Amino acid sequence: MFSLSSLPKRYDPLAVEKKVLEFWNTNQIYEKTVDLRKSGPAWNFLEGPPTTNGFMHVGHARGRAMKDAEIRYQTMKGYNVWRRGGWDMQGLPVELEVERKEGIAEKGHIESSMGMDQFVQKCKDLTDFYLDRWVNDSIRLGLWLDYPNAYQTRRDDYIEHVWHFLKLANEKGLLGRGYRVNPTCPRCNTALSGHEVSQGYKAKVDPSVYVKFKLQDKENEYLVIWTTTPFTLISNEMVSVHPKYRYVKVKVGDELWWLAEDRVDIVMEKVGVKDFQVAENLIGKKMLGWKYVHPFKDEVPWHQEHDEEYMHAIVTGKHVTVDDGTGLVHTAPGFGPDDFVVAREFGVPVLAPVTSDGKFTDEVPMFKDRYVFDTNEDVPLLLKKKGLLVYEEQIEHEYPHCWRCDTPLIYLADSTQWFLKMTGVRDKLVEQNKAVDWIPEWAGTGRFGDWLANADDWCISRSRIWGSPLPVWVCNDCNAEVVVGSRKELKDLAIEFPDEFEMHRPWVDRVVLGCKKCGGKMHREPFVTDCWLDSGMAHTASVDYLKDPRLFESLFPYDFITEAVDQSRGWFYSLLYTSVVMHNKASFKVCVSQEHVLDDDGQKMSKSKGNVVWAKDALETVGADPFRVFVLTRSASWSRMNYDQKEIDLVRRNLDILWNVTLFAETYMELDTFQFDAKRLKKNYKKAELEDKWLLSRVQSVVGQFHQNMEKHLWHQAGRIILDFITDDLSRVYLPIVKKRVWLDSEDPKKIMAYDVMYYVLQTMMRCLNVFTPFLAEKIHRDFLMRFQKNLPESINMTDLPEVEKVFLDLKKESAFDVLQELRSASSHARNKKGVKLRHPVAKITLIAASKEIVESAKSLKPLLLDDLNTTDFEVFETDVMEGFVQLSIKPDYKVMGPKFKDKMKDLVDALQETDAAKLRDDLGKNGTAVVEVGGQKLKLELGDVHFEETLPEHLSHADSKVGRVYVDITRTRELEAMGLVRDVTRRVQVMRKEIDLSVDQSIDVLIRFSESGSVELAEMYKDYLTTEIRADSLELVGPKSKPKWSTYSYAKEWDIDDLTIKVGMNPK
RNA sequence: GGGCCCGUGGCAUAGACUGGUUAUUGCGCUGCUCUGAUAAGGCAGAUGUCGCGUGUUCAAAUCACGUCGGGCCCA
Repeated sequence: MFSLSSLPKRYDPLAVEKKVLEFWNTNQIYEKTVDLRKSGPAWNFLEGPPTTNGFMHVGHARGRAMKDAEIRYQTMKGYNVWRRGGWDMQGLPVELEVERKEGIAEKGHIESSMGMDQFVQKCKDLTDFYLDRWVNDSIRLGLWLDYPNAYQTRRDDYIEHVWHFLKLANEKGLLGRGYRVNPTCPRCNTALSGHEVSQGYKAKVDPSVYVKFKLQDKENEYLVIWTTTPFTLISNEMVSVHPKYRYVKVKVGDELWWLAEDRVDIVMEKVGVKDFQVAENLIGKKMLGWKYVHPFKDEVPWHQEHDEEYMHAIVTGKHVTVDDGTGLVHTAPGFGPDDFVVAREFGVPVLAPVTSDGKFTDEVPMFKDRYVFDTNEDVPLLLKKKGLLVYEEQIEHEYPHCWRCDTPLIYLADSTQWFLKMTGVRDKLVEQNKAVDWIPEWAGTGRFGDWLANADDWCISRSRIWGSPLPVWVCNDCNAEVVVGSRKELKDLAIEFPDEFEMHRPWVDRVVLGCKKCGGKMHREPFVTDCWLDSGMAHTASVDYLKDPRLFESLFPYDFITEAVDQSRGWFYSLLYTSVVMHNKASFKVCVSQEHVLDDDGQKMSKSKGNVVWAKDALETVGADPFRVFVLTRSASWSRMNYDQKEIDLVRRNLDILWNVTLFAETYMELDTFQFDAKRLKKNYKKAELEDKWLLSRVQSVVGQFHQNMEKHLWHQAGRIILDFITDDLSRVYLPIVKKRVWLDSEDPKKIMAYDVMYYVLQTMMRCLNVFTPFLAEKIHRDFLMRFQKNLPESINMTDLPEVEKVFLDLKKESAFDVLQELRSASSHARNKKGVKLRHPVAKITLIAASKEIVESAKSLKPLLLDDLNTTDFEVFETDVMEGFVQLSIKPDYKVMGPKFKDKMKDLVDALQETDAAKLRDDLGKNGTAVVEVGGQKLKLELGDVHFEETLPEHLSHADSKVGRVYVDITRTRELEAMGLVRDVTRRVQVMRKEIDLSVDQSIDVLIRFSESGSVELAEMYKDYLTTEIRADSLELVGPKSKPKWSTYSYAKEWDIDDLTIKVGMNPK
């Protein structure tokens, strides 16, 4: 435990965080906060389980910072927050990494090289390794989840819920076999996932063939199609055209050929036909249903056996392009995903006469057992014999290859896959999705909702090893199927059960069931399930529903989830599907969608580019708090963000300012052994200074806005509001004003009030800020807040979030201070123009206010203004008071005039430039209207159509502001000169005090020699002031002739003040 | 190929749903200035065809359509 001590001079996030982590750990602070809120109302978070392969990168960390912000917020609002962690531990990426590490080149080799049980053990070891890192990084980030009880999708208890669900889905008729076209490696004999395919694109030389299909019932009329995989022509079933493109019939010799209008010239040139005429031209959709004769009808019995409406016919599809080929697309549903979709749409059965090792089956007698790519040469030859080959060439193109063994892939329909169907649940999914509060709204209604309404059946089977086993057993004899819903059920049905058992391959494969129908033996379908199904069951499986549903019932549906956009089709969908099927309800009430974190260049982070920033590195470089503030406030959760450390350094400055503000307060509170007293603050509120009341009110407004934004999960807004308040209102406005008050005598109520206000404000802000910077907040709670107030809880996380205290609200004062800000800027500007330093007082500042309210505000600020603007007098006037000696100019109000004058505006504005402004204002003032002539036309202006601006004589310096025009009277008097000089001198002495590291209340003896004797006289005028300001016990001011013994001073230094030179000597007492 | 999001000075951003006077803020640059919390702050100046094009309108960063570029998801 770190002790109550004063803060270091510099904010060092890494040091602070290390200490705070230690403190949390040794004092079990997390556990205490959970205990503290046990009796509070429930608020339930469902953790989307990170995949435990690979390390956490800054994108993950951003999402996790969001989770923590939300959870901390709800906790400090008094909710009993459910926040069990979770890990998604199965799936292909884990297998792939193990294969890589173990040097397994083909999936088929897993068995032979180490055995499946060894392989599974390696998968477990690998996920254990990553899980450890993820937990460490999460803790380092400050994410307070329940890690010891985190759910793991690989555990038998968890997998059992997946089985339970699949059995239920089967009973509802939602589980079934179906087709799926997979990219398949014939050598590895396995289907590949999309991201495996994308790793293996490379150049391949293939035949490029143009083939004619004879139209049925027409003489010499043909469709011309193109393909680079001739072997798939055997399995051709349809020809696709684009419904909206135009197609033409061209006469070539005696024949009529159909192809896309846009491709005619290119194809004809290639084929070498110079002489052709266009005989007909029509739009694609008109060709729908035209029948043709399959080129291999005689050789393939299947083509003789089928004649469905769209079999061997033209169909329409939007996947058709005219970028290459003929615009008529050869469609073989067994060999292409698009083709497959078209087949389903038009009700055409699928012919897939190729085995997963790439050989033709006996459905194609002429090629039986031949490797498909080997027939690529035979097919064109056969076509040539039939007179159907139009043209053949070789081309090189990008073609997917197996990333493991380099074999070209085949897209292959596989009829053995298992699906969860959409039929019958789609409407319910759409309806339940509408009940979810999506942030931003369009993420749920647009992106997700549209997709949901059109989603295909969900293929859940994977030909892999490390996953939840598909709980389907099939009878060897009668093909009866049984879907097993639990381990107990499995044991009851088993006739062979291994001694060693877990719900993973290979153990589960060894279970043999007895067939109830025929008494035969049943073996398991060798699939595992899609790991999205695992994580999708989290709503139920994470709380072990099957063992005891009570906990589940108290949590469901969960209040809140948040993940990145790519989870729309992943986790968001699988959560929704499984919970609607199982519980008739969406499992989450609120879903915040996050965008991704890109690199500093706006490029996607990827291992291959080497631009990934790992969370661990980021946290150890910049610190968790600056990191969190950056990722939480930089952009809205749904906006993508570039990760740039330079930008984090900028955000971090805000935290430096907060640290310095606290340091300031600490310095003086400590000197005066201050103790905060909330009752005293309230009691003395009425007597408080303007700036106190203003700041106290600002705090209320800020707290109000903070809550409003947090309730809407707009963390970026909430965070910016707090930080802006700290840097702008507290540090830049309030602190400079109260600085003088901290120098007052120790018991002065004005000083006590300033302390009470500062303490109150810091305490309030730190509690809000804890959501974003839990380490810094804890540090300041313990090392500052706890020192100046007794009986605080040991952790800021055990305090409640502040609510708006209406007694302190004073909106009038808040808007009055906006005027102060404007006056500061404008008078600085006006001074700057004439080169008058801020340190030098001016005779008078005048505001010509833009409105009555501003006059009121400015007047109410007057006690503050003289000091703040460093002026001896301040006046405020309303516009019309200055009438006699102003120059007027006319400013049209476009917003008001635009709708009235419309297209005459331009001329009217021009005309107004020429108009006598004073007269116009008089007219408007008297009659409420005035007439302006524009191009011979008389236009009627009304009061409010135009505004007037005024200028004062040049001897004053002026500047414009939002509240009106500000004039600074820069007339120099002897008094003003003197004061200016003394302040210049004060400033130098203060710098010297600091240079020799004197404590603020250390007294000194001082001698100052001026290079001008006149300056001595001036300085004498304010000697008392100077003495107090520099904490001098004795002060001697001497002229140029004096020759002090500088060696008797412990510190002496010469300064230039414009043309004057002074030398200061000082001795600490 | 389809869907969704984004494009604003050298860099990073606000504003867009609800059109309106001089487009916000930060970094960086230049000059001035302030400071016994501050490695911070203030004032001013230079830097912009608000990706491009067309349309709607008296008026477009904002609305519509198209297009180019980036990102994500799906095929």
